[in-house]
Amino acid sequence: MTAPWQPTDGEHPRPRGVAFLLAQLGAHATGRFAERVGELGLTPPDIGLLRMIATSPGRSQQSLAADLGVVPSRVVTLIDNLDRKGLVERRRSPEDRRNHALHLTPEAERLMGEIWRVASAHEDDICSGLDESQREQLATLLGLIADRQGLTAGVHPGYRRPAHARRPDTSR
Amino acid sequence: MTAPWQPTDGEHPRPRGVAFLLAQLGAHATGRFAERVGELGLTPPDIGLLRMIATSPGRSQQSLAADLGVVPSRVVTLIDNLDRKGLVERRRSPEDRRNHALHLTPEAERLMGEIWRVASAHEDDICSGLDESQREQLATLLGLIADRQGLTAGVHPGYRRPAHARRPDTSR
DNA sequence: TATTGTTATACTCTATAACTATA
DNA sequence: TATAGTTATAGAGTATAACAATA
Repeated sequence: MTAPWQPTDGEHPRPRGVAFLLAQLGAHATGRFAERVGELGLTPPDIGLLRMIATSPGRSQQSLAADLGVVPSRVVTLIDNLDRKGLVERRRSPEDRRNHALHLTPEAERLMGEIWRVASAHEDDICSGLDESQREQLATLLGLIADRQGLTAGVHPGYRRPAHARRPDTSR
Repeated sequence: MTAPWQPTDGEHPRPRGVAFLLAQLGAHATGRFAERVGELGLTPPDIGLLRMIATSPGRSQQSLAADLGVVPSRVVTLIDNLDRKGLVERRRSPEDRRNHALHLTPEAERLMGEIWRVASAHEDDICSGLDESQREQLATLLGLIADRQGLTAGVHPGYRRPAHARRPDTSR
């Protein structure tokens, strides 16, 4: 009972192509990662922020917002969470007292080790069906696509407006 | 300035591994797809529902909810949208008048052709950096992971509770 | 009493806009 | 007047729970 628009469903037990598999696996990987870091009391966005601050301490919230492609007010919320948990400190910069220089607390520095362990376990879990050479092949192919699609290394588009946020025009 | 928890950032311009690339590309692919089908007045969830109904017409809302791993009340909303657009019909089943047998309207049948075209273009776009053999390789590798991770063919986990919906315990 | 679908409600995520302090 | 950050507010997406009709 193959509908005309369907690409010979019978021949392919898993009908959809690379794009669908990427979407499916991406959501799966994100969800599993969220579960794992959830045990540390963190969310995936938290991790990204911590990493960015660790990489260049003293950054302003505006600069984070710009790099992530989100609105500054969102960074306020995100940093508030980390601040409340005692993981990041907002230090008023003496030169320009308008902006907040962001720094990790000692506890956060310690946490980064945990996070790295969790991320490693996650990577191994996701790749568990593949041998070493397949793993490299895959990383290469994915890297090619990421470059071609113009994705910034290390910036998860999940920070930006999510997929179906914008309701399409209902007139059709 | 490589922090101790960082996997030699300098050596790898794109530091993260397969898991991160999957998450990143998955979100990207989903977003691009949403843009494309948005021009047809649809969202990615809509597409999935239409496909499931087209594949087995007469299904009940409960059965969809079960397959998608979502709560029945959500299917109500989703089907409401499609109903309002004149794409799906709820027919009271004569045997058990409690459930709604779902069917595509003729207009929806026609739309499926459009959708198929859009999905094809999307697939080509996502794979545009790869040659035919790389494309096959990639599909195979992704399929291996999907199987290993126990993902149901054709069911996007995005239907379920999204990544950071559940705020982790704030005590830590 | 159990099941299908629905409505009412609440919570989270996120953006927009108005506002404060500083420059 | 312009900029960094904040607060107030609103909208979309989704779950939970109470409810109606049917079995």
